[in-house]
Amino acid sequence: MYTVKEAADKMEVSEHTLRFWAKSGFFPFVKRNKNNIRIFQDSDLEWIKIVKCLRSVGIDNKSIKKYIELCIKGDSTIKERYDIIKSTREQAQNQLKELKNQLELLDYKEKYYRELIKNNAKDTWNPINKK
Amino acid sequence: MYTVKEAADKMEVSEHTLRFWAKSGFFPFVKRNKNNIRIFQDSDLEWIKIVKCLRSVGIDNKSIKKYIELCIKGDSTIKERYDIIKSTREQAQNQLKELKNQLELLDYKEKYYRELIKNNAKDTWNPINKK
DNA sequence: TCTTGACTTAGAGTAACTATAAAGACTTAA
DNA sequence: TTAAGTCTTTATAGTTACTCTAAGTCAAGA
Repeated sequence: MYTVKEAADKMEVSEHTLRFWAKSGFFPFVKRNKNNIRIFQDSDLEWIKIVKCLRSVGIDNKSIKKYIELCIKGDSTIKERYDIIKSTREQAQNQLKELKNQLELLDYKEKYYRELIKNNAKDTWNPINKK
Repeated sequence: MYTVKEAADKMEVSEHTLRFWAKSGFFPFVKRNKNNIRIFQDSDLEWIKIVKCLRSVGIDNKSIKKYIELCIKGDSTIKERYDIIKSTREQAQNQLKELKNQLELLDYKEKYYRELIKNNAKDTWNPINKK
């Protein structure tokens, strides 16, 4: 049983973001107490985890909303949900590949700068110096 | 020698984004011809590559601008640039780790749905069904 | 010459936060 | 018991980084 703030802390999202997600209709199953306060349960935290996951791989909020609506609709939508997760997973794998490429470039640049410093050399790589 | 459109196509960013970046001061070294048309050279494409890289690991535009200004300032800023690249690289490594975690969750969910479909079973994982 | 098409800029629109502000309920110290 | 403080709520404004639209310039082809 967690308030928005507690759930936000536990799941490592900002309170603002969690409220924003709530307003966006991502947690229609979260109950409120007599004072209108949202009370997240452990099973709700699992759902926050999924939303975090989908957002982190670039799924937009409209699509996340759609996915949660499929969940609510029940077991008849399992195939459709499977397809969404499958393509999301493929998308995430591409991102992983891309991120590895970018990391290589950063590795290269870091080594390059380190050598420059070590040898007290000029930066011939700088586009400014190329002219 | 490329126009904005050609450079955008070659570097796989949108023309809009490239113009936006140009307006943001990311390419102060790009020359224009007599008709005021931006002409990117091969060395400029390298720079687009760096900007793409920094953006893709979440560096904000203000910081990218700052980095490019350090480049323009010349060799006296090499140490500072090294520090930026180093911390960016560390940041990217954390993202890689995080992305791998998220990919695991997606793997798990995909398998879960696949089993559900195979066995024609009920979705007990769905937060809706948990109540 | 006319018009087509690629370029330019300014500025509006959008997504997803992110921050602020105002209102209401509970807690506790004076 | 009342005032202060802390929590929550909502609505709404602001921010970032695009993304798109519109209006203008200019050179080359029909």
